[in-house]
Amino acid sequence: MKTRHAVAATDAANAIDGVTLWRRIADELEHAIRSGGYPIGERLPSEAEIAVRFGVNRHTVRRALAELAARGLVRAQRGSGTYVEPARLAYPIHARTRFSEIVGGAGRAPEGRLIAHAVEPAGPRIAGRLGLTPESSVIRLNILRGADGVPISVATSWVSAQRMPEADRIYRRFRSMTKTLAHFGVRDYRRQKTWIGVAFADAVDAQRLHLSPGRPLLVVDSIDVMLAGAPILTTTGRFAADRVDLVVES
Amino acid sequence: MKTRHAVAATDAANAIDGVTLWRRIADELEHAIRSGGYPIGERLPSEAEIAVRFGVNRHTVRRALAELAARGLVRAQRGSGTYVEPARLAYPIHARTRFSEIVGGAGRAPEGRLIAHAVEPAGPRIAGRLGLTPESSVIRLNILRGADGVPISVATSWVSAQRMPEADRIYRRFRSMTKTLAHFGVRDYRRQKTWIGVAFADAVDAQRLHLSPGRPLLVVDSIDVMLAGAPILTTTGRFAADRVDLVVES
DNA sequence: TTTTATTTGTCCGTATGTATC
DNA sequence: GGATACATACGGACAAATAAA
Repeated sequence: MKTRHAVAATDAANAIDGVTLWRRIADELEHAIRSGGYPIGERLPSEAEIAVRFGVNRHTVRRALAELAARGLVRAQRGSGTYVEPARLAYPIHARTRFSEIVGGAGRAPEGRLIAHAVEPAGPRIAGRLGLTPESSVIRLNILRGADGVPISVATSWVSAQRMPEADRIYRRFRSMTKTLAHFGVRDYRRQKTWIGVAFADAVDAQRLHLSPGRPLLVVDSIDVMLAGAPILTTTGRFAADRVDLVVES
Repeated sequence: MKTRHAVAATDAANAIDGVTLWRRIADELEHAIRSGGYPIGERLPSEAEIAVRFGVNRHTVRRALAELAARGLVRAQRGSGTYVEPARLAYPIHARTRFSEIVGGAGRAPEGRLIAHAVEPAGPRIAGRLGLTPESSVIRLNILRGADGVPISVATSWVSAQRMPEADRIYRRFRSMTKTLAHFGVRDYRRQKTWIGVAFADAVDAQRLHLSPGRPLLVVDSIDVMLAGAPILTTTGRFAADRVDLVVES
């Protein structure tokens, strides 16, 4: 036992070129995947198998797979296996950003599903964005969006409850934000401002977006205004960074 | 021993509200940090201490700290300790995006340091962006940018070697891309297109940006054109996502 | 300058839970 | 239900970097 540990420790120290075991394994697996050894959607060998193949402990393989998952290359599914993830898709951000137009224009089928909604007080943050008082009522719409059946983003949108009563019912009917706004007489609107940051998927995000928890998300906060400049809609979107690139044209 | 393991396993199963031990510890630590228990720059207790405090194994604490590091809240420094990281800064992206103006406008001191440069063939990607032939020579400039001594991004820029001979020398003199372009007669230019994605810091990024490897980066690819529309500069920037938010105004 | 203690990083091993097929 | 596979947690040992003595 003592000697076994000593040998293991020496292995760790003698990492080739000063690169640790788990990192070398991660790199080898990445190369195997990128060179087409495991096509998109393919299941990798089990952790135990990989461990035997490289002659290491299963935990070392787990560390390597965690790295690949962190790079967005694979996705572990408990009880089933570890699968190769597909590549990304461009998502333009400009004055006329409309989800359905973007996805449709890329030749894919857009989907929008209202997964939750509520009437609530605006609060300081939302009120500031929509130009309301913090006490005024807003309708919150939680929308899951996808393309060709693959979830792309979870978005939380807020609109004035007074300006757009029962916006949830209307959205559920049209399944489009543009049409919902049009129903309330907003013939056109434009994106005024967008904030972009990075966050990581929690358990809820992961379940909804069909991601592993901890995967990176592009957090896109935005304000849309009517042509006259009055704010009409504000949204916080969480995009699966593995599946989209944002594109800004000036 | 047997019973100890059994107890541990039961703990895992009986995770309060179905939340695992390491996640609860991560949440508690996050709350402690956000509520000011550990100010920015402060060192957290050692892993061993935290383990004793929560009555868990050190590995469980490590899993929790890895989570906090992944959220950008702390940074581990081997041999020293785990430290609380500072918050983010806004970085606008628009037609007139200029690093020095942005940072200066925020009341902070901009820095730009040329850390490497080379003359190389454009290749298909860069040639496509700059409107050159793949065989033409370009000058690559690797620039580390920061504000008030804190590194913000590492950028790799390419310009035509024919249009801007010895651009590296000129940049090193002015320490500003705008002034370098002006030196070659480019009186004004604008951002044409920007792609935004997420990547993770490798060892080199980490060292240059003073980050932990694996931290998220906002990858910002861009093309700048002269007023007439001819491309003059293309750049791939890697921004420490923990330190910046990108802002797009339409 | 050298030594020593501290702290994080890597790796092995074991046991058990839990989801999936 | 059983077999398989990933997830969590425990324990131990040593390496490597840092900081203090």
